[in-house]
Amino acid sequence: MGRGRVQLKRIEDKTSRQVSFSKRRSGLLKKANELAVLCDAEVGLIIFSAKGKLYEYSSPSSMEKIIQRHREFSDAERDVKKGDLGSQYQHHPNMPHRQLEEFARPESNAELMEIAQRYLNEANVNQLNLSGLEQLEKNLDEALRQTMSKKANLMMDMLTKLHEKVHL
Amino acid sequence: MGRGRVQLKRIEDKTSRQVSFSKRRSGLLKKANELAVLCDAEVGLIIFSAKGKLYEYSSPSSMEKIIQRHREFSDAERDVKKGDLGSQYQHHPNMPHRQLEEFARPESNAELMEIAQRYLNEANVNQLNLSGLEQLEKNLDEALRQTMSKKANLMMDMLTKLHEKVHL
DNA sequence: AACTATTTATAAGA
DNA sequence: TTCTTATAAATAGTT
Repeated sequence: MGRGRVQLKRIEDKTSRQVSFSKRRSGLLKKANELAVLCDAEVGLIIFSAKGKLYEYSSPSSMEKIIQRHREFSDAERDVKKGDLGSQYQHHPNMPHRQLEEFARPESNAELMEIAQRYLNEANVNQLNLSGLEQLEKNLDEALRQTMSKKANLMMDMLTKLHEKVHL
Repeated sequence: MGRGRVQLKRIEDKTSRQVSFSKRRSGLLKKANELAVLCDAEVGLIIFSAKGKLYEYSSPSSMEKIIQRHREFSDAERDVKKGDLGSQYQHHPNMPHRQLEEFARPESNAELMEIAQRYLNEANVNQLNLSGLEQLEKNLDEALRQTMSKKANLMMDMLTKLHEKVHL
């Protein structure tokens, strides 16, 4: 949306980054409001700038309520261990896989995908070769298939339960 | 951003409203991610559809941490009116900001996929809900598309170089 | 902070 | 619903 395409990686130039932050922040806040109003959704948006300034939007029900509702919703997924993930991921070029297992786990798929995203970004920078990309593609494809299959199973379970309920 | 101007009020037609919700939701999530990555910001976005389904995005530091950080702000400024676009508060000076750089990078896609695999395994154990799986599926799909696109670009480059070589 | 060339998002339509 | 297309909106680079 501008004069050049934008790579999904941190903008290196400090001034550009700040200007972009300001523009995109207001765009995001505006769109959060539009989604809430137009589509009758409950939306909470929290933004901290790199310098630690807070910007936020929340639909009329208030941020407190949205956070509360979010907490209730994710209780089921909450039992994955929390912790200081960041500092535990000390990496070493030749770290064997076995060692990796001992480290903290991503607590959400958002976090997982953040890692995947970062890897892809680096693939650009590091001139990843063709066979590396092909392996990545294969792995992602398999992960995708497994996810879809799990989703199908889960939906089937839900359907079964619903059916039982209806035919009590 | 479409064929007609849009009034900032609830879309009355149910079908249009749902379609709009779906499109705008994914647009908003995408832009939240872009803001976080491009501008090195910490972003948390929570969306509840009118039907109560949860969608969320959070930058790598995790939703929990963002909410907690937000709470620290609200505690200090409890009586500032919430909910208006663009409202901003000054950050407390001694609150450190977690830099993206603190998160280590997986060195190879094999390691990345091990993490993904572990996440999928845990999804079984922890009864990940449907929308979580759907989010994961979508994310993997996008990562896959990007990978395939990068591969295509790379192959094209190789072809070009080969062609130049042959026609020296 | 304004401007504008472009890209991106998306409302309608198929 | 998914894909296409016309158009509105956002925004990157510029002044």
